[in-house]
Amino acid sequence: MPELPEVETIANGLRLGRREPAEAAHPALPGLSIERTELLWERTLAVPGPAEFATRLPGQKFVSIGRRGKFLLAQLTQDTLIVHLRMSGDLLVEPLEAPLPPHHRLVIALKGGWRLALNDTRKFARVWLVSDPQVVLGGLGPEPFDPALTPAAFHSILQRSRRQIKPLLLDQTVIAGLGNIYTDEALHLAGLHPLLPANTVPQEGAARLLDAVRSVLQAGIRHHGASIDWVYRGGDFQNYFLVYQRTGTPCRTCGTPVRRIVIGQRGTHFCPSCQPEVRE
DNA sequence: CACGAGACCTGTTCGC
DNA sequence: TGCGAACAGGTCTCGT
Repeated sequence: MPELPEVETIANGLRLGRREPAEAAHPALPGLSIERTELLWERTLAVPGPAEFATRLPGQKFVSIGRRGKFLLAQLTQDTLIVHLRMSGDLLVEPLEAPLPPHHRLVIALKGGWRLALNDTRKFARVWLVSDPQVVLGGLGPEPFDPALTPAAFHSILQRSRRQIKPLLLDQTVIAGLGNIYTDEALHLAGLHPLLPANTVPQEGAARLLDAVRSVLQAGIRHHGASIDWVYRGGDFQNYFLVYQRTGTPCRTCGTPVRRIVIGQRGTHFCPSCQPEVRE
């Protein structure tokens, strides 16, 4: 489910709490302390082992909530709790005594009658409890909104690789936070074919692509992320997709039917006319 | 180094 | 109606 804008949306909800709708209202996480934990699917926990996890968390308090790439970071009094939601994960603050819905994988009971729950249908999500977040985040590429990521710097990243531009953008060590939706949308906005070798993208193409990446992510955040299929969380960016999952429907700029191909086992959507295979 | 396939998982939708 | 295949917002690992 979640790419950068969805993780950002979830992080904001945890950080600030929610007042409405009334049945889903919950307090902000910072300030709440942990009573105990219940691990319902062992593999959800990456590090440390279940026994240490269960003894190390109780007594710690949530201090702040952050995000790096697609990782959600919860700073605790002693440690950092890191969550990657992968394909179908979600984090929810719920009343402690509410019946457990299907697919809860980890439940953290909090003081004050609340619990933080990781719900994850496909069981791909992972959780780390570490004293040094760099152990988990160390390999990540730059944050897309980092001002140090200038058009020139981005162009030089592209110059260094002969890989196809789409798989390169999905590589979290190259740039952090992009997934399948926002990559297709950004390449479309920039007018670049997803199969172009990265090092053939000219300076101005790289500048357009960086702009496109940022504006697509901004739009996603503004719309509280995208909600597609049966996984619904309230965002509505799916209504503004230009190419993603619009195979066969007319391109909103030129009317040409949107095409779908497979690149690196990922469905890839683009407009053959706005995103020509060969550069002029 | 770069690429493709397979794993990890469950659930929905599509095609015959 | 039924049933298998394809597909889904991600990433790791292995073989070529």
